[in-house]
Amino acid sequence: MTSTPTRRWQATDRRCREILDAALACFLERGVAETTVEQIRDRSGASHGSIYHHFGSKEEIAYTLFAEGMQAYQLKVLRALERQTTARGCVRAIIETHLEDAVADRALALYLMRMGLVESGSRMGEEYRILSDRFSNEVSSHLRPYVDCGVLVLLPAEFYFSLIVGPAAHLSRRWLLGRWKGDLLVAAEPLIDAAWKSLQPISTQSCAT
Amino acid sequence: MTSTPTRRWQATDRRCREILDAALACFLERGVAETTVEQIRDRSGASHGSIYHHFGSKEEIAYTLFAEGMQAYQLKVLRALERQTTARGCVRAIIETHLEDAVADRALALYLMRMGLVESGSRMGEEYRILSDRFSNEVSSHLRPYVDCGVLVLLPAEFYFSLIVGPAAHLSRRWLLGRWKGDLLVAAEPLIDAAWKSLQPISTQSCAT
Amino acid sequence: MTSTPTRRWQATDRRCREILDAALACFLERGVAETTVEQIRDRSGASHGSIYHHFGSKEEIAYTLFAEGMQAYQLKVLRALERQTTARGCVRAIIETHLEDAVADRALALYLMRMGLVESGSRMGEEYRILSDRFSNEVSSHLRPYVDCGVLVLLPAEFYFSLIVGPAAHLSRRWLLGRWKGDLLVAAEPLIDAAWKSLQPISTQSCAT
Amino acid sequence: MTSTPTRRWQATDRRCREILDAALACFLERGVAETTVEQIRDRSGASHGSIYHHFGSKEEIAYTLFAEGMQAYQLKVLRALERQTTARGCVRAIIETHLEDAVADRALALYLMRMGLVESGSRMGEEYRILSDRFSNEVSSHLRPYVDCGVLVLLPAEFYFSLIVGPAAHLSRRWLLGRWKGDLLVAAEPLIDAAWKSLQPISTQSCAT
DNA sequence: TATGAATGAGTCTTCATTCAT
DNA sequence: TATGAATGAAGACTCATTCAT
Repeated sequence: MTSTPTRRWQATDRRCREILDAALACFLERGVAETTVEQIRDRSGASHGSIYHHFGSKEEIAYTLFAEGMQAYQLKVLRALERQTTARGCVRAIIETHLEDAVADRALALYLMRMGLVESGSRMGEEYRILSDRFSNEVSSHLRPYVDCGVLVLLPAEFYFSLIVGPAAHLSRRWLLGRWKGDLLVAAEPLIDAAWKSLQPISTQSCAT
Repeated sequence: MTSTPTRRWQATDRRCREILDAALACFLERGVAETTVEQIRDRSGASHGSIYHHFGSKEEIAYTLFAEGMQAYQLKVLRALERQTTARGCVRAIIETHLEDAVADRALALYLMRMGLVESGSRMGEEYRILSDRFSNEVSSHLRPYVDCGVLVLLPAEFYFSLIVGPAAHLSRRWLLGRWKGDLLVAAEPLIDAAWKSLQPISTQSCAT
Repeated sequence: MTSTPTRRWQATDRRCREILDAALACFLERGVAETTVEQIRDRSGASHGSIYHHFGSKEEIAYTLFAEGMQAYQLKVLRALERQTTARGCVRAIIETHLEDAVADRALALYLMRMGLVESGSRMGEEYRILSDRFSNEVSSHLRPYVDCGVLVLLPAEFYFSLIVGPAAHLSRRWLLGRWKGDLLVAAEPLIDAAWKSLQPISTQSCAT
Repeated sequence: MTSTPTRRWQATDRRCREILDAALACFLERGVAETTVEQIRDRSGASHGSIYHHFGSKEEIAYTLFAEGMQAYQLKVLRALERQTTARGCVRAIIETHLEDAVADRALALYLMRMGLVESGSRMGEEYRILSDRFSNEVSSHLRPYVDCGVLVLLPAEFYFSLIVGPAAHLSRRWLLGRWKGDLLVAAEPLIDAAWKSLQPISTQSCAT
């Protein structure tokens, strides 16, 4: 879809996959900067030089992992959105996909969550900005029809995604960090319900402030 | 309130403040691990040895910055909550404080947001867990009366904070990263309104899924 | 003539030549130690393994290049000397050949000049010592008759070559390094003339020191 | 006189000198590229980090050694030339200084000889070009009066230095490399005599070629 | 012969930390 | 308290060389 650093390694496959998996595990345990290439080597079984043969640097591994994962996540959300025909279906698609994604590959989800906050000056930050902007636009275009016909409240475009995914992201963040031990998939319904209510055009505000 | 690493430096004041400020700026530009003590030295004007006199290590600086900032944030939220007498007032207090805090010290808010995701095994992660758990409980206890009397929807306790602060956190996160250029304080009203609606006990669900 | 590392590669020809040429270019740009086999590979088009098939190591390439070039140079000088029947002819032969050699293959001449200074402990240094000693002797034996009959000044044997080729070598060294932009072949006459004068038996010294 | 990288280390003195001396010894034994910082460390007694505290890199050490030595050499030649009042005195000054310099610090002379041939693209090559050009001009200006009044043969300016120092350089190069075991200082007289003869305006050419 | 993925020893360099002044 | 030279452990990365295909 874009520059897709993905392609580079899919050719030599096996080894690259082993290195990426080992790296992900290390990165989560210690953080990228604190992880040494030697640790990745020990965990992956690949030799020192082999790692550098496939990826030019530790940063490249971190970057590949991020770009690959982020693209997969966004693709899942967009695919799910495409199958929807109602506003509530869209809300459900976004929230469910977000939660399912966290549960399906907790390690990767945790990694993506952390890397999404890196310095915007870095290569990863830059890549994220690009992916993120395009993603936002595509999500917006799925919701706009419902706003136009009055089914959803009218707000600045940037608010929709925050309102829908914000609570789910907050909860899954606590889950990923091990601070909430509940069942994320069970949480889907109340989160969908809440998000849906928050998007209603008729203010239900019943007491002034 | 707790172990308060705060006290250590407030005595020698000036120098410590300069070091902390310089460190914060460096940490945001490059990340903690990528920041060298020399960079903090250059930026703060303090000598190499002086830094080690006040803080035993680079990690200690990072930790002090985090604990100090996180405590201040939570204190602000709790103080604001204490002044409230209505459910909506509580929702407003949480959201407004969150947004105001980001705007008031963008650098610190960015730093806290990032450090809130560090490995739970680290000292900072552990401290955060403790602060976080206590904070959650205190916030919950402020909202419980309104749930009990039916003003707010009944949900598992952990959901309330995610529902209220989730969208605001998501939007301010985009703002802090420079990905959304709008006015965060102006965003307060729609966010409060949406959060309030999402907490209504009567389901406004109007179309099935 | 001696161990002649030359023969090894002249069999497989083409590929070897490409590798040697590419290596020479790299060595001149960066120096032998700073040149990587990969750079030679890229430049020659040969594969990594192919290079090691033909030459056992990077050093072997450097050595082959040196021995091959040095032998060719000395052979040219000796052949030219053999054709001479006068003292001045010998002087001319040595100087002209030296200059022509530099002009004919500037890259190789530059390489030989540099490698002629390597540590005497190295293989190349040792090879050079052997080639050099034999060469000196052969040159001396060509000039001795003219010294014996009084046409040339009587000096310790080692001085003749330095007196004849020294100025030409100094000038061509500057030319090879790009520090003198003149025409090296045009410089032959004044250099021959000067060398010839310096070898005259009757001191032309006209003022005391 | 120029940028003089010299000044940097003369402050901290002792340690720097030890490092430079150790490095010079290593560089001569193995070459700059083949010398490891660890070898310099072992030989100098300085710690690994201390070396990098004073010189930012191995290259910087090599460069400092070169610039310092080359400037000292040129200064000696120019000082000697300034004391001369005759053409032959100038010839003697150049040759004697050259030979004395080699004998006085054989290691440094060997190093300068080698480094004078490095790639012109390198920092050292560039520095050498600058030093060298200025030196050539100053030497030329000392000789010009004697050419103008007919005491010395008229030649393109670039030739004088090559004619005078060429033979001495060639012989001292053989001596430095251990290929000639004679006494370099004793060789001064015949070399001066020969150079002087080669510069005579009246051609002593007695037989055609 | 040719290829290029894999190897792993070896290097430069960085940087947190110490300590004498 | 302040300073900054010195330390040395540790890490990223390179690269000559090998070897299965």
